[in-house]
Amino acid sequence: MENMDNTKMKRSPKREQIVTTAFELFKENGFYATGVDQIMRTAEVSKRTLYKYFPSKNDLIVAVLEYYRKSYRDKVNDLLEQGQKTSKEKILAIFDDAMTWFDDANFHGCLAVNAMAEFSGKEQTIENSCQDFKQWELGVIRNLTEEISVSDPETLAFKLFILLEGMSSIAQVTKGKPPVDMTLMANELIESYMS
Amino acid sequence: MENMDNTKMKRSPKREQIVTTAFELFKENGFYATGVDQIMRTAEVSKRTLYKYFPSKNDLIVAVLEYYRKSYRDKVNDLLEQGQKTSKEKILAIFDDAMTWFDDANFHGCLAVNAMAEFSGKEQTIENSCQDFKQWELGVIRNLTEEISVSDPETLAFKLFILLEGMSSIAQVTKGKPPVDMTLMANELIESYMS
DNA sequence: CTTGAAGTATACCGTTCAGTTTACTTCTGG
DNA sequence: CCAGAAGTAAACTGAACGGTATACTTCAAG
Repeated sequence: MENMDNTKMKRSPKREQIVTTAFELFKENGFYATGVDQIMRTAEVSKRTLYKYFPSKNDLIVAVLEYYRKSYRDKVNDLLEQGQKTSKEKILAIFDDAMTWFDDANFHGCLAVNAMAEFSGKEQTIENSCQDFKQWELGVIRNLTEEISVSDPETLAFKLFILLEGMSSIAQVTKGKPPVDMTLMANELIESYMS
Repeated sequence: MENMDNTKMKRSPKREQIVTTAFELFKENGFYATGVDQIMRTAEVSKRTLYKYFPSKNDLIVAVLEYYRKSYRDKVNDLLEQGQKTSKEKILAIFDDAMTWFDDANFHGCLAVNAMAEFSGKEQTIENSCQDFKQWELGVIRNLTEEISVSDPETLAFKLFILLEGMSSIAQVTKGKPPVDMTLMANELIESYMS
């Protein structure tokens, strides 16, 4: 075990099982409310194994946040590669996908935002993970607005980002369909900058 | 005590002390992470007294959420009454106030959103409190957009609401000044509907 | 064939959790 | 003056918490 390099360690099936299980439980019930025992029972893994891969619960949380970012990154990459889309269409595809996500009855908000609500000012490593995630999210949008010939791609990207975050937050609290079409709003926003 | 009517019970100074203290602690450290013992010690109140006013921690949380709503309601009412403002100026005043709030180094996001992150799908009473808060927030904005002669006050109100929630969520995670002026954005949004 | 890592099962550690109970004080209104 | 409500202090309960320790099995590689 001690001889095992990080690559092997990170790709262990048990480790992945723990991370994906913890991800589901954290998403559904929150971080503090989810105990290590519950994770270990649900993942069908002994406590010893869990603590071999993750020396503390915080380490596991950071790993879950990392997994969350990678998952969403892969999903977005798939989305952007499907068909031949213009940059504008790519942005709209992201918003369309988010809309169906928000509409899911099992939607519990962005995990990074939820983690921030529980650990802000307490665990620097977790804070950093959350901020990295949001920075990356904004970066994806900004890269795309910069590909469109637009007066101020930076500001447009941030407005789109606000739209995404705002709808996510609203969807989390109110549940049920919002009275506006987010993708349509994104489209209007982009076109107002294209003129 | 048993003879005491609800009015007296609710206005007890000890009760208020507990609620305001719990509010600060919940805001700063989250709900699960804040123990009853910590609240009781910080509020300088015995455990017995705390449990007289609030039979369970959940009851206290609901009371704190109620207090949060009332506080913000009073603040907004003050804001709207100061000076003679047009309806548009009133909306902008709300956004301006929110901007300074987000900019506070001690900003921890909307308590209702944070509560939802921890109790969604677990405590119906808490969920209801959060949803009531957001419904009221949207209602305030909608009442004001309806006073402006505008093509679609409902949609405008919701877009302003998205802007507010989005900026709040972003401010909570990223900390530090955003690269856009929220009040200016609100103004642009309103004017685009006034034509 | 044996060594060593990966894994399980389970008991255990001290602490903290929400909540209860007992015994006491302090103050106020009839 | 005394009944009763409001309060404190502190011990206590049982469960859950994060985390450790012990003893065992399984299995692949040298």
